[in-house]
Amino acid sequence: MSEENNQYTFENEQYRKTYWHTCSHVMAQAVKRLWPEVKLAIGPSIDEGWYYDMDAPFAFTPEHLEQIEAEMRKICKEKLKLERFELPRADALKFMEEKAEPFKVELINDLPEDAAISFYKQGEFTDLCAGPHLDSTGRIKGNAMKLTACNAAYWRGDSNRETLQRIYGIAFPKKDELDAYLQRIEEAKKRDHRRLGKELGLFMLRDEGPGFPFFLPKGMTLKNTLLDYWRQVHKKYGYVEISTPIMLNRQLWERSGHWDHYKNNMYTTVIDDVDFAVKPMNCPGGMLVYASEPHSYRDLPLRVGEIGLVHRHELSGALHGLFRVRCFSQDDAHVFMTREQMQDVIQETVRLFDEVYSIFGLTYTIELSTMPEDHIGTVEEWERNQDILKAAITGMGKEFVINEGDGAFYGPKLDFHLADSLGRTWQCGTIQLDSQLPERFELEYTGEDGQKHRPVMIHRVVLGSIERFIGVITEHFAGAFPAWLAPVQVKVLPVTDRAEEYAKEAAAKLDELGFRCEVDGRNEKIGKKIREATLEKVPYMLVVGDRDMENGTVSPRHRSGEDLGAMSLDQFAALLGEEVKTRAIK
RNA sequence: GCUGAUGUGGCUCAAUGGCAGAGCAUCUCACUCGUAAUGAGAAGGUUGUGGGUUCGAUUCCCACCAUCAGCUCCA
Repeated sequence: MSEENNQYTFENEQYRKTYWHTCSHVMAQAVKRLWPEVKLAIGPSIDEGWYYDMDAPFAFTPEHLEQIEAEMRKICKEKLKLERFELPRADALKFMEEKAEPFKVELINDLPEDAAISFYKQGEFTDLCAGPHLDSTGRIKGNAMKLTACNAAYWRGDSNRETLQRIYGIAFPKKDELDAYLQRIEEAKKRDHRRLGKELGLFMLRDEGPGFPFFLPKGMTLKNTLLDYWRQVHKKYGYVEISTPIMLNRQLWERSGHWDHYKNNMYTTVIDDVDFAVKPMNCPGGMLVYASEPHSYRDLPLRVGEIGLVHRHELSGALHGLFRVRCFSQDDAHVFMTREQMQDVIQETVRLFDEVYSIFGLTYTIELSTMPEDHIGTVEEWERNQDILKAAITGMGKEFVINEGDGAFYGPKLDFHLADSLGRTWQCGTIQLDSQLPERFELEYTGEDGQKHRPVMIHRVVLGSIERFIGVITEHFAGAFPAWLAPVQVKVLPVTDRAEEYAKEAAAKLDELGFRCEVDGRNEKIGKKIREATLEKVPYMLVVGDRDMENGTVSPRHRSGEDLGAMSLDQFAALLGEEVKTRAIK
């Protein structure tokens, strides 16, 4: 999202990673010097810095981190040489067993038979490691290094195994680069949608409903404006819209497979002795709609959209503002088609995604998620569908990474990830291929040959969750939404009460023209009104005073601080109208 | 769910085992002002919830709830 966030003076990525990897060894060495009883797990470099997972009999605190940093600086000053050596498997095991490092022993045991088992030694400290590394701890700039956090992590990412403590660090060749980095993190936090959502009156979360967001008037305006746009685009791409019930009976969910494969996340209840589930997905309802009448091959592809409110019981620790909630609106759609149409439909869908994301100036990365352990359908079916997704996406010249075993239980999918202000990525769009549900619901269409055939389908969302998408764009625009999206587009600011009527008339006229407009009629100085409207990130302020009343003008000012000078209200309306119509970002 | 931290007026944050404080916002009054904060006054809190220790708890202890960071999971 923010390109400027990735400029380091490190010559290249490989060197950067090597530098950070050596930092992680220095950190582990420091910890072992201070607390020899700590057990080491793994410590790789990551996109920004490094971490090391450890098992300690006490919890690391910020004070511990300072101690570790101090020891690390010492190790840097000692200029210890890093030396690589290899050991045969038996000796390697013996070595780590003697050091009483159970995690390392497990790692060695899991290495392939023929793998070279390499170690890096610096002073008294030796770690199992494939490398590469810097040649000396003296290459690390001790005062341009910081341990940033200490958190929990499961050993080998498995929630059934030990909970380890993960210490994160970051380092640069120069102190001022570290300072700039930390400053950037602080700036990014100011864009946090949870903070802006409160400041701008968009939404709220309450203890009474953890993970169930409340939309406030301004947030609701934003949401509705977004959906108006969504409907406009989808109409253009040939979609129709439906709405299916929020709750359906158990029989339906058993048929769709959700009762067996998704029950842990579903809210269920019993009504008149019948089990019901609140929908976690819209598809089964969509299947019923398709199955409710006969279809011809001439109707395909049939594109059916639904802004559907779904509920999923997510783990409490996973909740995160609007990014991860328990109830959200999906801008869902199911496209039913013949096998021959699959590739075209997928490509058409990606073009729709591109159109929508570019309106917001958002970029994305694509992941292809393949067959999970818990799945329905045959391996052949899965592979065939995965190949179709691959072919469609490479055919458009787009890149993707494979996310092994992360598909939905009914089919493989392409996920579109957008980044938040801290560079964390959130899945928004997804295109999921499904030949299972049509089977389970015995969907049919009549082909050219007069015979019944089974359609295939995709499930797809562009925005993903309206809530998450609003969170992403709030951070992306730092709350300063483009005029077409801004909950309030114009704030009319009378200089004195003499201008209040005039201000109200101007607002009424703008309102009539379809703009979202407010008047700040408080008895405050114009400077204060401007300050507050600016902080509210209203795109345009219209200052109106005696001079304007005399000349029949308004004096617009953009939130950026630009004073547009006096002009007629019609002129201003034309200017704003153009900005809204083109969905300009300014 | 797991590990750790946090929870004080609407918001941002102080303070203390002994009467809980500030700024902003709110309300009232004065000021009528031309491009980022006019001044004065008033009101507002049984310190997340429930237990416990204590003469006394907002502070110490326990449980629960929620939030934050991360893991796991996912739109």
